[in-house]
Amino acid sequence: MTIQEQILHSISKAFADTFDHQVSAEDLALQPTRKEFEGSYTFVLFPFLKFTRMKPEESGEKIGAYLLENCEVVSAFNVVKGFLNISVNEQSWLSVFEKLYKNENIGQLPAKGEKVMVEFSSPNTNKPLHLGHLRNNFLGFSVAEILAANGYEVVKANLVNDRGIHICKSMVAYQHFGNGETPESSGLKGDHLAGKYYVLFDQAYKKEIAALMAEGATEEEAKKQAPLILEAQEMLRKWEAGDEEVVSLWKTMNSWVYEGFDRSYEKMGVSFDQYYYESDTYLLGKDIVEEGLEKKVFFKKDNNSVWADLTQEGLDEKLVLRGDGTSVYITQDMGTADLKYQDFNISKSVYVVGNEQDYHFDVLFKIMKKLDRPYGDGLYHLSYGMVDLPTGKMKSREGTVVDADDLIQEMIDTAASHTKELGKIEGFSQEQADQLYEMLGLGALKYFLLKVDPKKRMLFNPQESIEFQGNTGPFIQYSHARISSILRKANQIGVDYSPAGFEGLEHIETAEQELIMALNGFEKKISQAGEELSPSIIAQYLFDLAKEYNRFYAELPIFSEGNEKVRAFRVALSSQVARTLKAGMKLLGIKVPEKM
RNA sequence: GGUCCUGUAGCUCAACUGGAUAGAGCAACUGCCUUCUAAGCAGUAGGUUAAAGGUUCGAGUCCUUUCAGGAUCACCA
Repeated sequence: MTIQEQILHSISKAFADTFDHQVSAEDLALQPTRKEFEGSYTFVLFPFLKFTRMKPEESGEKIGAYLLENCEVVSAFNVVKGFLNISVNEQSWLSVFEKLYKNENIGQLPAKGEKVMVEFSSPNTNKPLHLGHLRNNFLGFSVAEILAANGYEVVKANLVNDRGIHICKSMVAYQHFGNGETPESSGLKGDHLAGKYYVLFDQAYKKEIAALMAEGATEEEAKKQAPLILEAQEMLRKWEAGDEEVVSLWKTMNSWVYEGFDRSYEKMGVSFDQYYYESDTYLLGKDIVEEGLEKKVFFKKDNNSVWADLTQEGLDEKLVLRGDGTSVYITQDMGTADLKYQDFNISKSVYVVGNEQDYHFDVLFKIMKKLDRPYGDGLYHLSYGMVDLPTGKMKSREGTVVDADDLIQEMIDTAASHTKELGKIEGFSQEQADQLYEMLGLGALKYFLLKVDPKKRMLFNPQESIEFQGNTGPFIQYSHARISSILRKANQIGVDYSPAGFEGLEHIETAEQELIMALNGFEKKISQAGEELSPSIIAQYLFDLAKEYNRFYAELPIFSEGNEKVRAFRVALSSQVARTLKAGMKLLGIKVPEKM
């Protein structure tokens, strides 16, 4: 039983014994005592006054006295208004620490025996990744790590949008303007090469529109009649018909793009267990339309188009198959949902997709539930807000995007110059230094994007946004490096900081007790982050822990401490903080250095 | 217009899911390196939680309305 559970059980008994009121410990809750008051945990009395039939102060005194008498972990209490503040004795904190310290699998909750899929990244193959994709990728990767820590077996999936009109646009432009250019001949990364032609297409297309409008066409007409768009549409038809020349170009250009993506993913530190390609899945789902018709979940209109009626669920009617029998986006998504289930027998499925598709997923999930899919209740759209620039929204076609590769390199460069400025790389080989810069630059970037609640949109100012001080990745990395340095010294001078080294310790300081409390909260934060699919909970926790540690570090001596047990304990405490920081940062996909 | 999301210090974000005097970081100002890494620590200042009502012992949190920003509502993907 944890300390909190012990206290709650005693409170439950106190209600029964002194007030003749039955309330189970599970229905009671403690909160951490605010800093300005004495105590570790606080019990709020207000909700129970109707049972105690006493003033809050008196009720608190009664319960407090009972705890002092009957609960061995409680050492003192005080009552302020309706709040019962409870102090826990030092030995109990020490045993909490020892238990944490002996746990080899820090931050790993017991296996749940369930599989969950996290789909993220899901890029289009007509252009390189940008800042928005970074938020998506970091979120998805982190959520997968968090779910794994919660005991799920996790499958990370990438559903690549490798077909469609947008890819044809890049291909058409390449045919016109490419002159046989390749990544090798141009020195461009494959995805950037494809993106170049996507932009070229848009520019040429716009010229055609302008020309047609000068001849008297309306904008709408011009957009439909421009030769380039007709060409792209024709190419899409040929692709679907399996035209050899088109398919060959498509394969070539996509292979360039994949090569480019692989390099980006590697740099970003993300990876996948399963790739799905829309060119394989875009025809799926038609059988589900049939099934839905039979089950009367869908209905047919006069022109043969098939619809889902979701008006009962507060949504509209939604088209699931065109009158000519061809698919729409959601047809394919229904099919893919089944495919994922067949492939992995997953009980949960998380889609990391931007909030512009909230409605789409609302509809999709409601349909799958109406179709009685066994995984229906486990479908979850992890919707995240867009990343805006000071200049407004990013638009790939117009080239007003922050490119992912560029941004990462910029971060690493900034980390390098900052580190050199601080003169912190004495004794580093060039390779070690480069590794450190990468760790810090990526750490800063990932932390910046993950510390915010996913559903909030965020502003990214390239000049100002990423800091290395305060609530940042490097601050936490720094805290870890600091502790590593202490551990190196402890090992060097032979401090025994195993549990035996501080056995029988009699007293701990407030700063130490608070650190133990913070360490003790890690698992709860992991399960909370898992339930809410929110890495920001972990980020916030790590910052608080690092901050708490740095306070301890400044206040209390370690190696100049005369008492051997106290010294061993402080090293052990430091070591446990380092392990926790490292494990927590791993959940964010961020590495921590031994030195910086 | 319908639906959904967001609104907290100058800026970026918290607030343990309804609890105490709303907390951190950045920016500003003051201190602290001869001692374990100053990418740190301590402190000062900064607030009508967009606005107004309501619910109750108690509201940033729940309800209603209004305002502001964003997204979405195609036989597009």
